[in-house]
Parts: sequence; structure tokens; C-alpha cells
Amino acid sequence: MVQIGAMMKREPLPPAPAFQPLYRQIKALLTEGLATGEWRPGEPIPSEIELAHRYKVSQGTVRKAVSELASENVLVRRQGRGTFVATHAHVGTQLSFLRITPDGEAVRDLEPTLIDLRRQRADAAAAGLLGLAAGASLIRLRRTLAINGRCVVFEEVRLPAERFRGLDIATVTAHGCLLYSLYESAFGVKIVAGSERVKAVCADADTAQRLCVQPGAPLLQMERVAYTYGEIPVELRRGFCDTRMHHYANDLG
Amino acid sequence: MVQIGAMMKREPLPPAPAFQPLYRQIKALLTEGLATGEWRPGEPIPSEIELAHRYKVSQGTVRKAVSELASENVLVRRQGRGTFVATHAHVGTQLSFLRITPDGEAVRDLEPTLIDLRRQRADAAAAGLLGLAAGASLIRLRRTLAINGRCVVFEEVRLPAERFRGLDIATVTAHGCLLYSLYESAFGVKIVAGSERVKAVCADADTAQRLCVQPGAPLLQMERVAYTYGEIPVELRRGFCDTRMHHYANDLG
DNA sequence: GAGTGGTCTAGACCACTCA
DNA sequence: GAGTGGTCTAGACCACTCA
Repeated sequence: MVQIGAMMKREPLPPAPAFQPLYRQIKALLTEGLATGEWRPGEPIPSEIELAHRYKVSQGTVRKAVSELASENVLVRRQGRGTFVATHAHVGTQLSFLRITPDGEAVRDLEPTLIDLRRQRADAAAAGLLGLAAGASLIRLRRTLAINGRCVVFEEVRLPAERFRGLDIATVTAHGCLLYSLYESAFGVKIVAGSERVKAVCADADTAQRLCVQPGAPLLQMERVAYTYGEIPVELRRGFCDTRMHHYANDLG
Repeated sequence: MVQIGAMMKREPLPPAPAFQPLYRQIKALLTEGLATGEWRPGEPIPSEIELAHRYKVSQGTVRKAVSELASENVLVRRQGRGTFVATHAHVGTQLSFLRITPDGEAVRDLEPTLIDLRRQRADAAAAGLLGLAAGASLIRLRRTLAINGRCVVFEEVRLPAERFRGLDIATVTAHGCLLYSLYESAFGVKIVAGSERVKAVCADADTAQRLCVQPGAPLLQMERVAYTYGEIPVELRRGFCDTRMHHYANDLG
């Protein structure tokens, strides 16, 4: 099976150009406010006019900064109501990182089930991907995902113990094993982006049993690095999906 | 193996709201000019000031329309030079629809090889996906793709014969089997978007041989519907990839 | 009706490209 | 230096939400 360490970091950003427009500076200030928790997921940020006064720029410049963050799904604008920090707390957005869909129908129901949770040391690969020292403490949890009543995904998640101090089985189950919502509400860690690597692999004995497939059956393997504000990596994930009646959906262009 | 007919059409657009802002009307006019070939891939469109005069709106309104098309990779802005119609003719953009990457390195070299090309009748599923009458004439071609010298993808492409009248082996090989570039230059069909469904499947005997894997080995199956301007479907594709040393890359969020 | 984001304009000036 | 897209402003008015 392919090592999760075979994943690469997200492409580094190109070197910042000498000239930085005002709206990008405003965007950086807004991102800072989000990262420090000044505005929390689900909450409104100040109105454009108020932000314009605060930063001493025109409303148009604020708009441009906010628009970029909205196009990255970091903020959500609602005409007539305000601009809100995106959140994984709502049912609709819980699915935004799940690309697995049943072949003929929509996702009606999602039921994650925790298998186990334990501490482990980061190997060199995991440490590198998470920007930690080798041997740093990780939390590893495993779960299955049933879609519309059918168990089709088995995944292993690794988190830096530092940032998720105190995470235990009780906390996870209390949140119904909805991880991104849990990270947000219990640890102030908002997942905003991820990069995935997908492969076809053969089911090993353990995974086969958990997904009720034959050992050796083809499974879709998904490896993910997930990022919080500022492209900081905070979660590693490797999942296996039985794609006989489901698929990984992706739009190009 | 899953039928390509199991694919679904792209989500239909939500019903157009009663209120349509000016810049969307401008965007529609620009899209029309692109679809009719007034401006062809690689060519510049008129400057923003000129378009503003033509459509009798402000430059800002033109900018907003152009910006949306640029964010959809339909147009490409180049500061100081102008705004250009996106094209598959350049090496960089030829890869924009290819999500397969070698595990440890970048794609340095891409070598497609045509296997065969023939006419066939559309089955109900293909006709439905392409918006054709059942039994309409299709062109089916098959090819392999070598990445950095290693043959890892085998794919079958189906096209409506009507729109690609006269497409034959000589034309394809003359273009080095670079399909999207060929569609563009020889048929005026610019591919601008696609939706894919990815699964893990077992290699059948024929595919296994073409990719030099064991029959039954796990392969990544990619099914695609590709669209030209205005979300018109114009190509069906099904590919298989040996992912032992390659992966399907995808960014989330 | 007050407050929000959304659209549109006109105009100034900047960054960049190319002859 | 002329022409392009990129930024920024100020201000008017519109669409929408909510009390």
C-alpha cells in the first residue's frame, strides 16, 4: 500500500511580487482576524462600510478583499444580511469536502462511526507534511462512513496532538464524529482547503472486512492534506472507498 | 465494469433569477461571440474600453463580465497586453484537464498514441449525455497516454460525428493526438469544462495488456463529459490509469 | 424604514508591455 | 510614449432582509 508520506505538500505560493495592492493587504488583515478567532465560524464579520472605516480605505477595496475570501469559501456573503465566516456546522457544508457520491442518487444521509482513537509518534513523512518535528505527538483516529445507509468509506485521520489537545473518544462521539465541525467548535481550527491524491488499490484483509468486500477487491484510495487559514496543514487523512455503487465526483475547467 | 451511461449530466443551472444584472448580459454577449467564433482561441478580444463603447456600458461593467469569464478559464487577461481567448494550443494548457501526475515528479513529457478510430451508433445513454437522438452517429477513438515515457493511461473517446465531420486517423496523428487542441483548430470546438466520475475497477484482459498490468489489477477509471461554451456537452471519455506510480490530483475547498 | 450586500458609473492613477 | 489591464475612490441607486 502506498505510504501516506508519498504525498507532497501543496504547491508553495509563488514568490510574492514586489507590488502588493491595498486590497490584498486588507485581505491579509481579514485572514489574520479569522485565524486569531476575532470572528468565529458562523458569525458575521463587520459590514463593508464599517471595515472601510476601520482600515481607512474605500468600500470598493474592502469588497474586493472580501470577494476573494468569498470565492475561496472562507467567507459567505448574504445579500441584505451581511458577510459570515464559513462554517462546517451546517449540514450543507459538511459535505463540501466529501467527493464520494452514490452513483444514481444524491447523498441523503451521512453516518460516520468512530472505530478507535490513540496517540502515536509522527514518522518523518507525517511530520514533514504537518510541519512538525519528527517524533512529535499525533492523534490517530479511524472511522467508517455510511452513505444513505451503506458503509462505503474507511478512513484514518492523523492530527497534531498539540493543536488538538484533549481530543478523546467521548468528544468525538459527542459530536457525532463530524470531524471538521468538531475541529471548529472544540479547537478553533477551521479547515478551509485540502489537496487530495487518488489511486486505485487492492483491499487489504482488514479494510476489506470493514467495507464488506473481498480481500484484494479494487478500492479507491484518497490521501488528503487539509489546511486551515494561511495554508497551514493541520490534518492528514487516508481513506478507502468501495466504488462499486459510488464514485468520486470532480469538476474540471 | 461500469457503463459510461451510468454518468449523469452536469447539474442543471438553477432557474435564472428574475433580475439579471447588466454585467451578466455583457457576459452572455461575450460568450456568444466566443461560441460563434468571432474571437477564436489564442486571439485577443477587443480592449475593455472598446467593448464598453460597443455595448454602451462603463468599463467597470465590462471588467466584471470579463473577470467572470477569466475565472472560468474561458478568457485569459495579460496586464499590458490585452485579454485573450483561452486555448489548448499551448503546452501549459494542454495539461489543464489532465489530473494524472507521477508520484514523485512533475509531468515533463506527454506522449499520446492513437490506437484506432471508427464510427458507431450512439446507445441511449451516450445519446442522452450528448443531447443527441438515439442512434446518432458517433466517432469513437481510442488512445494511450505515456507520461514521462511510461504508458499509464488507456482511454476511449466518443464524439458526435455531426460536429466533428471528417475527423479521421490522418487528422488525429497530424495533430500529435492532442485532442483538445485538435478540436479547437480543426473544428472550432473549444472545450471549457468537464465533469468526471472516478472509480477503482479491475483491469479487463485487453486493458491490462495495453497498460502492462496483470489482468484483474486495480485501475483508476475516469469517466468524463466535456463541455464547450454554454455548457454544451461535446465529448464523452472513459480512461483507465495504472496508479502504482501515478495519482489523480485534486484540490478541495 | 434602516441596514446589508450588489450593481453601475466616471474618473484618476498605477503596473506592465511593446515599439 | 501609447495602449493595455489593474487598482482605488466616491457616490448613486438597486435588491434583499428583517424588525
